[in-house]
Amino acid sequence: MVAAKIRDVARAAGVSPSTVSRALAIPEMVSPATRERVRRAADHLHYAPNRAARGLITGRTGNIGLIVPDLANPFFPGVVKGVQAQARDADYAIFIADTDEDMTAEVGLVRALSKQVDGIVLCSPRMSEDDVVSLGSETILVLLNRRVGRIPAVTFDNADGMRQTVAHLAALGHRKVAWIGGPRSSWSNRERSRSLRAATTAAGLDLVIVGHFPPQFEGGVAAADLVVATGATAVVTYNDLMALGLLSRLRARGVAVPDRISVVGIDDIPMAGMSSPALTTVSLAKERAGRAAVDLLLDLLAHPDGVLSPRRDLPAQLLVRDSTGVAHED
Amino acid sequence: MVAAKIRDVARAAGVSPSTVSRALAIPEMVSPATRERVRRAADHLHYAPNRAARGLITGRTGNIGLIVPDLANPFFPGVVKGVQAQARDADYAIFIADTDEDMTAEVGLVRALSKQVDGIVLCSPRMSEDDVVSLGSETILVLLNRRVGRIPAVTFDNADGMRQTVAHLAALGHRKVAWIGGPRSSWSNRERSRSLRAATTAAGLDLVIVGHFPPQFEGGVAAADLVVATGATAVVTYNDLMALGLLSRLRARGVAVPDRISVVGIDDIPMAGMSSPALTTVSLAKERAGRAAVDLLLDLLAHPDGVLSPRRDLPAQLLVRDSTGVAHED
DNA sequence: ATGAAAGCGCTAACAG
DNA sequence: CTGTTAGCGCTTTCAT
Repeated sequence: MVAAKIRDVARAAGVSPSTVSRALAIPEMVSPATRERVRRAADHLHYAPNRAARGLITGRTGNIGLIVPDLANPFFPGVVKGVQAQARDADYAIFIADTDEDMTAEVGLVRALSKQVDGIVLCSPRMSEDDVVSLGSETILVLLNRRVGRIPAVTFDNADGMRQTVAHLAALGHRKVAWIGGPRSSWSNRERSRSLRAATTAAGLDLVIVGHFPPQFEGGVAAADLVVATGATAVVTYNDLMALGLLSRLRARGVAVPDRISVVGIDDIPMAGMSSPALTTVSLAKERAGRAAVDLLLDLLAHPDGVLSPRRDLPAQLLVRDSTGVAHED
Repeated sequence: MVAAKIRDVARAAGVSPSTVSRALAIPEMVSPATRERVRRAADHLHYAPNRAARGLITGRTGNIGLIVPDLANPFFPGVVKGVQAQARDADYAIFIADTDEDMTAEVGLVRALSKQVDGIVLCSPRMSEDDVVSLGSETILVLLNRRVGRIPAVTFDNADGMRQTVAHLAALGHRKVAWIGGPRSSWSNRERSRSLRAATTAAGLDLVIVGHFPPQFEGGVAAADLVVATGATAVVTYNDLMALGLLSRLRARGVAVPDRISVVGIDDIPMAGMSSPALTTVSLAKERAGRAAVDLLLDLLAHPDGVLSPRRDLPAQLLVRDSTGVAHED
């Protein structure tokens, strides 16, 4: 039994295809009686319009593209879930592409994808600004966790997160804070380290930058010994994965957390609550961000010349757990 | 500048649209000279065929659907990456849907998706067999990590994994092994516990089933105290997430791993290598599985009446790490 | 309020 | 080897 087409419904309801189309899409343009008849025939035949055919004429695909650098990074599943949920509610399907941090192919991939979707949620911390801008001019684009020019974007309030973090650490008596940076080229890394600097300065704390490391568990491991050497009593890392690596290496070295050093991560990935000590972290509203990005995109699609550069800045909330404690004088 | 259409290319190359179509799709059917001319015109105009339009006539969308229960489960990103990589190579795009373990909507979701794709890779450990079968009759389907009837499937060699595990534990002197089960309704849970039973029996070890727990970190935490009470010196868990939860709770209780109890997980998720002690686990070829699933799907599409029920069983390889050690006599 | 006709962009017969 | 014709399934003028 092959799928029913609009003609079949039309025949079954005794009307023309155009009427079926209208009855389903613009019900108020058709008399209640026929509307009912069509409706009944349609779902009797399990009719669902062929989206490709519709797209051909409307120019809309009903699809949204989502580009993420690495699905294995536990930060992204939350975002993806948000995107999916919201897209599904609006009856959009999502095309996903994991670029695998492969920057070379990324632009081409987005271009290819862009022909099959109405808009793209782009999460690419390291694509060059020029590339982002040029994509932005060809495609309806919403940036996630990054801002470039006036392109619509959803971001997190890093400044507030860092302010909360510093307030917390200062209240615990810490005077010297170390920062373990992520990739130099990452937008959010720049944001976060800048925000942390501002916050520590404002609070009169010392800040020591330990350097740039891969945004992975291993990056945190690699940074640990350097952190200890700085004499800082508190550390903030670019993300949770690194914080977990740091925790691991500190334990291996016998450096007690939080007794000797307090550790704060960013992201609030699921594992953060499961480590021991449980990781204090700046929790980002990942799912909300995904939903917000889709909302933005749909707005953009609905109002092609609406407000320029809509932006959403989502909350960052410090989640205090066992990895931070009162600073000890030595 | 709007995207070039086949007519534009035809005009630029001084040929008819059909010739362009052929030159690009079936080059050997067109004279080398025109072929070249068309090619040049095409990429001069950055021409790319509209896939929706093509699909309308060929009946192929060039898309593959991928259904996973929960992207946040670290097992899946590996699979997704494999699927993506292989799909991309074959110039297929992938539609992904995270069902969020929502079994009620799942079937409907798959049905909806199936109209926009040529085939579906379905990873749904708990959908009822009846539902799977009925989907299988409507859609080209490849099951991942599960077998139902004669539907094409990619699975892991659980039996071999459990055999290796038991051999390892027996060699370390363990005599009594505990099993922490996952969801009762999950296909792979049944497989794994059955395989473990067979392997322990064959090796003359005692097996004690601790029960069924959520396939999460929390499930492992919940099972820990029960495990200790059994007096088993080794534990195998349904998956790594549970093993990590178990490890965490055992440490909290002061039960040394691997000195008092050896722990073995299954999956080899990234965090497994990062815990301390590092988790011994049965590593599954996740990415290969994703690729194999796509291969199978493409085969099925190419040979609609090829071999019935092609199956792939991928290797499961025990990865010995610090969480297993010599059994101590008490 | 409804139907007829045209056409979205492409490919697949069918001629030549 | 190449062009002409027809039509995939749908929406949207344009009539009525």
